[in-house]
Amino acid sequence: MPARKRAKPKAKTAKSRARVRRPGARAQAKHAIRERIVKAALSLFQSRGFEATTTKAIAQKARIAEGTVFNYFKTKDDIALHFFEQEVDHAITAVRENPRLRKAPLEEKLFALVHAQLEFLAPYERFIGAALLQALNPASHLGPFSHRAQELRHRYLGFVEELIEDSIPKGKQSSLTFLAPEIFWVYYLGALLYWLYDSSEGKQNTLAVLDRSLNIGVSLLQPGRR
Amino acid sequence: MPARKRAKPKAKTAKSRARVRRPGARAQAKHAIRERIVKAALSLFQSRGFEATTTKAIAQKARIAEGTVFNYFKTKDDIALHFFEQEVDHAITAVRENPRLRKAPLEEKLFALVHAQLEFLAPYERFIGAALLQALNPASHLGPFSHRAQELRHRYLGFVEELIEDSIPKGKQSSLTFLAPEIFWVYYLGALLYWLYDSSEGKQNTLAVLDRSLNIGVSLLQPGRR
DNA sequence: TGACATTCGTGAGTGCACTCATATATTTTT
DNA sequence: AAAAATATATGAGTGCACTCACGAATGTCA
Repeated sequence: MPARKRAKPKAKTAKSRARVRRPGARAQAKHAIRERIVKAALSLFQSRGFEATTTKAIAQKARIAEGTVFNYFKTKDDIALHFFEQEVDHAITAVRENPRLRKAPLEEKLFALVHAQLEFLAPYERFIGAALLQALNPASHLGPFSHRAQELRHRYLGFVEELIEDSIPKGKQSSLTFLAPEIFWVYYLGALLYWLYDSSEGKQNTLAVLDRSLNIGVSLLQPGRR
Repeated sequence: MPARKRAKPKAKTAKSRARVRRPGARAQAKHAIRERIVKAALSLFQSRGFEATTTKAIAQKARIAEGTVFNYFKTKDDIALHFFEQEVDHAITAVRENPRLRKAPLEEKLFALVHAQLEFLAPYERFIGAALLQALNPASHLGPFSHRAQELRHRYLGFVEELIEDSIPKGKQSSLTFLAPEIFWVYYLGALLYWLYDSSEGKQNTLAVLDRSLNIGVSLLQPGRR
């Protein structure tokens, strides 16, 4: 097997700028570049869709070299995952900090959670379908981005568990309660699919189905009530 | 944009065999090649996993040119989808033709259905995770294989609906019944994930969870019973 | 049986995500 | 302030899934 040949990149300019000292420039530039990538990617994903957007195009739009993208995100999927992290964080915060929900019943909290998620994703609907399930799918232990995805999922499950424990006294839990967050994760993915395909005005159908199914689901967690 | 250049493939041999007449050879060869591809792919998927298997390797193992693979399957995913078609058909047939299930309650039929599916997939566990959710995901309207995937899903949903109608009298159905097959599809995907991660002896945990959750699910479809 | 039509198998070509050796910019040390 | 150490931007290179112009093998019709 022949040794790998790799041409040396040609020097930038004959006279590079005389040494410039800009203290703290590193951290600043890093942040700025990351933002440029995210912004460029988002805009392209929205206008062309996820698949049709090339990493080269993202780099061009962000005015950096193609390879630089991969210094900030391990894979193209990883860029998409970034939005879902924001999405989950946003929704968790929205539910936590809404005083009206403080004493609301569980199903209402869960409804608000999913609602906040869908609301956040609405502007990106165009590319969600293609990217999301791929990125969040717990079965892809392949691919280097999975660690972040697992972590995100874990954060989400933790929050759901918290909500359940707040609302249902230990004694009154059904034997299925320990599974509930996992089930809710799958449920959320299902809801997302439903939402993506929902062509009703303002996605009313999705909201209606969520409302009803959550009521039923929650009643399962409290065998006595009903 | 410059015109595309494409070298002409070199002639096979100077003297090709004098015209050979083998009637029906076409259809025969076609079938044989398809089988060779499927067999080669399956074997490689099992030993190396889905992602790590290249289409070139499949072609080599099947003793055909790389391009030929794509005369038979539109994409690499499409090859995987072939197994899931078999899987679904196998499971539906198994449930239909089992006389013991004829008069069994709905939850038992559904359990048998999922059980048959998981049993069929067991030998391929190694590569299921990577391929399945991608291939079956109803949101991938991208990609040319989606039509077949939709069809498969449709066949499956139709069968589930049939089972429900057999078991629950029209009058006694709950308002959720019409959604049940869709929900069951998502449920099945969830079960698959659970199964993939289930390290208990003989996947006992999965079977136990299936059993319990189906009982609960079915009771939801008949508001009176419980 | 020979001429024409049709159906594929073929493999170089293409575009893409992603890698990596190198150059250059910043920080740390002296 | 120069030198050494470190971080990171760069873009040609790589391997991969997938395409397509071509021609050989088969089918059809006289």
